[in-house]
Amino acid sequence: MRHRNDKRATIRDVAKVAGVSPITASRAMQNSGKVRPATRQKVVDAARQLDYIPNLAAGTLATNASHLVAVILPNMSNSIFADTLQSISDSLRDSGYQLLVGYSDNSPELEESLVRTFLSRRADAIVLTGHVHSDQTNALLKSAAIPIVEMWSLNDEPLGACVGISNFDAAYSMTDYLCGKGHQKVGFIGGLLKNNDRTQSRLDGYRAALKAHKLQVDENLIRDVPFEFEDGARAMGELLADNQLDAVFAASDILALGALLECNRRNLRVPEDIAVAGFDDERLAKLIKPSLTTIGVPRRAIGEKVAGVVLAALRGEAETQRVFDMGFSLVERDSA
Amino acid sequence: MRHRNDKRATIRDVAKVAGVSPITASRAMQNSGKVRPATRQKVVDAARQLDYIPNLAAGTLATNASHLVAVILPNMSNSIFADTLQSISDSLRDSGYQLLVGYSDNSPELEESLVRTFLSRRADAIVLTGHVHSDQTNALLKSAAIPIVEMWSLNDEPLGACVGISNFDAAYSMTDYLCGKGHQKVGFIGGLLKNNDRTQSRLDGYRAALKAHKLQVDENLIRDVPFEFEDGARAMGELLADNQLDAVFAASDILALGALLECNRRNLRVPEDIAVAGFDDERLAKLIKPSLTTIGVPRRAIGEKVAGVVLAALRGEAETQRVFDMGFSLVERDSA
DNA sequence: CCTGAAAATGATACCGGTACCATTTTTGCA
DNA sequence: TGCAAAAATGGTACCGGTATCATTTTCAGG
Repeated sequence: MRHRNDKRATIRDVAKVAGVSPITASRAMQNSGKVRPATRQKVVDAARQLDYIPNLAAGTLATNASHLVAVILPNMSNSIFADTLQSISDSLRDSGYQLLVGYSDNSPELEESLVRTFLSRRADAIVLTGHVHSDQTNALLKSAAIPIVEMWSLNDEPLGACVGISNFDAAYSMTDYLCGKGHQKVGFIGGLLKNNDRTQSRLDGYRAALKAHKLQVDENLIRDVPFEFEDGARAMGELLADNQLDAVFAASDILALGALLECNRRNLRVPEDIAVAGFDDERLAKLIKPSLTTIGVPRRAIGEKVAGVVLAALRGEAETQRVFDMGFSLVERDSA
Repeated sequence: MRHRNDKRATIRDVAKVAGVSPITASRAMQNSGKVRPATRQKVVDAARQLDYIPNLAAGTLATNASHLVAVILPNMSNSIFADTLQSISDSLRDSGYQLLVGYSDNSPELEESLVRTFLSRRADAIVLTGHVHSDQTNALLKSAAIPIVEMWSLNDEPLGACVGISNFDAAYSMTDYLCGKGHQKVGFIGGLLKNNDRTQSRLDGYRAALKAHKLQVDENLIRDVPFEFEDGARAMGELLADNQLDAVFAASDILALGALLECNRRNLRVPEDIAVAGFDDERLAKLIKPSLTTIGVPRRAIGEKVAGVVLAALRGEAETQRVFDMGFSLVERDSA
């Protein structure tokens, strides 16, 4: 119907064709139930005939509601976050919300600039990963007067709500488990400790568990590397070269898989020569040989809960709870 | 400065504080160079003092430019797309564009609904994966009068521009390589053939190469499964159970890695007992043991080119070329 | 058939930016 | 120093929806 160089049809055009006022056309399009079915049909037909596409910028401006939920993740490559994101997205779609996703690359500055643009776009809610933010970011979020959810780590004083697991407890459990198996020299491979409260808490849990077992914390056994397979492999290589060790706990399966493959390459027997444990329960963890002992994290449940909290807040429901501990499980497999 | 329950400051508030007109304040904020530095400074100070956050919905409505580039990917979990997405994002950020990402889950219906919302949000350009779309989607895109880029596969008749590789040629090369090594019974594991032109072209390339080697195409050796490690492993298990075969070519490293791990689990020697080849050159491909022979795809280059094409089009530059073949490489490693 | 309340529809204005064009100020140069 | 051109600034209107409140229509019940 419309031709290439026509301007887009507006709600006024639709109204004219349908023979109603613009505001009635608007109500009909939103299916608000305030319009007689016959009228609605006329409007819908007119809209179809004109290839009408509503302009959400105008709608956002008028209603002060963008139907956008902004999500900030540390990176694109970790499939853990992808799963959570997917489940947030699935849970919000039916309510008419769309995700606006940004990646902070673990940089507080980048995170701040993302928050700024999300506020500019008038996101209806903002979901962040972790609770380490710049002061400016905290100030922006506090004055924003929209629902804020921090996910993946727990925090007694969240900006808004907070949905995650106790990274400390999980790491403590795993380290405790390794020590319980008789390992005395347990290494730790962490990812990007700076600005990453998840890894930081996991390291703390590791330290605490060693102490509980009256074992010395040897700083030489602790590695802080980027978050890729290669880095896990390299860190494992270094640990093996420089130290005698029984076991390694990696704060992410990506690193653990890299470490495991490095052991394979060196023909080390896992877990006989060295035990390897991970964190996240990535899909590959149970397929690799030997299968990887790791921490299972309810990543889809986290996403669903985040979406639930956001929706409740957007509906204006009074909050009953601000901190949601989604729990973890120790998944015992063959590698440790 | 601003208090919790105040309304957001608008450009008029800023203008008032700065002692200029709203339009001057607007120009100052955009740093358009049309404002005297002293004036600009007054406005910037006022904005800071008021915690001014521009409303991009209003800006979009006024200028008919959202500074959003929409990207549709098949799924969130394939890190290949994540790399391309990252490089599109990096390349566009400096020009002030933000990505709006959607996942079609290989469903043309979902893709269509994504396109609809993206048009509603007045995305300045739309990037899609592949060239199989619903008729409605094609019509929507054609009448949208914004730059459209299809990526990852090549297409003589793209909607707008198209940046990718020849999936047919790449699969042909790999199959040819396998046959050249003397393999006679080569299986194929593909992901979601329906609605996925990449996998479909790869299958075509595989068939053509077999024919060129005067080998029978055995439909029993062709598996169409979802795109996860587990599915690759299961498909490999089935192929091994039902057939005698020398080699397997998987249309994605995810599937190939699953297949390889299944071989490991069965203590089959790769490549002696069976050769395995993949497609994509995922990060794990060179770490796994044996390392995976695969097709290297310039995924970052694809993203950069996509961004370049989009930017050129948005700047109104005349197109010199519509189809960009970014090439591939056959990465020979240990598994085949 | 009439009446009053409820339902449906409409007129107007507004959301918060910026385009367009008019006006004022500054600047370069004779 | 004066003047034309360029630069800076401002007034008004508009982008395309919808909130608000007023008005008209519908409908149940007497």
